[in-house]
Amino acid sequence: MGWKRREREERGYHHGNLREALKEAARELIKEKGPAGFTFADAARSAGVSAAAPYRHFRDREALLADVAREGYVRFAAMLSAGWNDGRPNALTAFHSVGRAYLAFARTEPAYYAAMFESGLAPDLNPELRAAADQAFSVLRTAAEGVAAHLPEARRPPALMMSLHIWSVAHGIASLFGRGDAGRRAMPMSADELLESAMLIYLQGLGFSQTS
Amino acid sequence: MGWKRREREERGYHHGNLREALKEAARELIKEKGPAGFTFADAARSAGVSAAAPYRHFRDREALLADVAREGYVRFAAMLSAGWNDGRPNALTAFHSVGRAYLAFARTEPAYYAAMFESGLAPDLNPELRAAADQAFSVLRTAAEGVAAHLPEARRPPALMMSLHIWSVAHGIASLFGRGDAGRRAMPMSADELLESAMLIYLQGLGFSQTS
DNA sequence: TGTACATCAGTGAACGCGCGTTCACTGATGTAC
DNA sequence: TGTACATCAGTGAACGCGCGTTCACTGATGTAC
Repeated sequence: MGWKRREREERGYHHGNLREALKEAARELIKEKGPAGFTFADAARSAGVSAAAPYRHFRDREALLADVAREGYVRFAAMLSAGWNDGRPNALTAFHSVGRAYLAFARTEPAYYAAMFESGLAPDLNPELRAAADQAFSVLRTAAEGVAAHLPEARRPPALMMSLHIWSVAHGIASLFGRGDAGRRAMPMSADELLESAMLIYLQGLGFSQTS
Repeated sequence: MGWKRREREERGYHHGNLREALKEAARELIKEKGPAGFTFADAARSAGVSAAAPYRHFRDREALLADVAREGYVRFAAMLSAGWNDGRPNALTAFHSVGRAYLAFARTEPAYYAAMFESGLAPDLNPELRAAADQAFSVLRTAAEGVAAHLPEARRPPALMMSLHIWSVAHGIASLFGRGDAGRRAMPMSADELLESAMLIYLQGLGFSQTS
C-alpha cells in the first residue's frame, strides 16, 4: 500500500518505486490467480503503469517471479528463525514453534509460498535465489541439530535427514490443507494440530518421551 | 500411442477415439510444461485435429483437465491398493509398500500427479472427481487401520489422523524431491529412502519396535 | 544561485502471435425399411 | 441386399482478445560548473 493511493493523484511522470510496486502487484495477482495466472502486463496494469515500463526493471516475467520468490525465502528464513529463537526455552518447544511458523508463513503469505514452491522456478535459476533458499533451509537444519543434540550420541539421527523429514511433512500439510481458500479439503483437525501430532509421534520415535 | 501413428495415414474424417487421444495429449503436455502450460488448442494440435474438435467432447479446458485428474485418482487408488495388498505379508511391510507405491506413482506418472494435486482444480469440481479422490484416500485409510489394529487399544491412534500424516509426508517428499526433472534439489538420499526412514521413525513413535 | 546538459524512467503506438470460441458446413457411420 | 436418411464427429474460416516485446519519444531528475 502507499503507492496504490498515489497512483492517480500525486504521481507524476515517474513512478518513484516501480520495482517494489511491481513485486507487490505480482504477489497480489499470485494470491488471486496462482503463480501461473499472472502476466507481466497484468502486473504493470496493477501498478498503474504502461505495459512497457516493467522492462526497465526486470528482464522478463520470470525475473520478476524469481525476485518475489527470493524475497519470500528471505522472509521465510526470518520467520522460521524467530520460531526457533535459538532453541529457547528448550529445543523441543522451539522445534514445535518452527513447525507452527512454517505453516503460519504458508497461510499468511500464500503468494510468497506459491512463488517459492509452486511456480515451477528452478531453485538455482540464479545465485541470489539459490542462496536465499539455502538460508531458509539452514534454519531447519540448525533446529534439527539442536534437537538431535539432546539424544545420546549412539542414537542420534543425522540432522540433515531430520530436517528433510520436517520440511517434507510441513510442506505436505501446507500444500494439501494449509491454504486459506483454494484447494481446501474437509478436515477433522487443523493443519497446526496435524503437524503438531505428527511431530510428537516422530520425536517419540527418535527417543524423546512425550512429556520432556 | 497407436493413434499417433494413425494420425496422418489411416485416419479419415473421423478420428474414432478423440476423447482418449485428447486426454493422452493433455498428459503429454502437462508432463512437458506443467498443468498451467497446456492449452485446449495445444491438445487438439497434438491429437492431429482442428481447434474446434475438442468441443465435441469436453465443455472446456477445465473439463478435460478434470477428467485427466479423475482418471489419475483411479489409477492412483489402484497402485496404492496393490501396494497394500490387503495387508500381506504383514501390516507393517504392506504399509511401507504403500509409501513406495505413492512415490512410484508421482515419479512415473508426473502428469497425472500434477493434474491431481498441482493444477488448482477444486477437489469437488464434480462428483466423479470427488469420488475418485475419496476412493484413493480410502486406501490410505484402510492401510492405516490395518497397521493401527496391531497396537493395544489404549495406545491406538486414530486411523484418520495416521492416514493424513502419511499422505502429508509422502506428498511433501513427492513435491519437493520426487520428480523426474523439474524442480529437483540436490539430495543426500533418495526420495524412497527419505520416506522409508520417516515412516520407520514414525511407526516407532507409535510403539512399533524397529524389527517387528 | 542559476543554467546547461546527461541520464534515466515511463509513454503510447505498433507488431505478430496464439488462444478460445462460434458458425455453417461436410463427410462418415449406422440403421430402418 | 440395397437405399434413404438421420445422426454425429470433425472442418476451416472467422472474430475479438490480451500478451510479449520493440521503438522512437518525452518528461523529470540530478549534477557539473
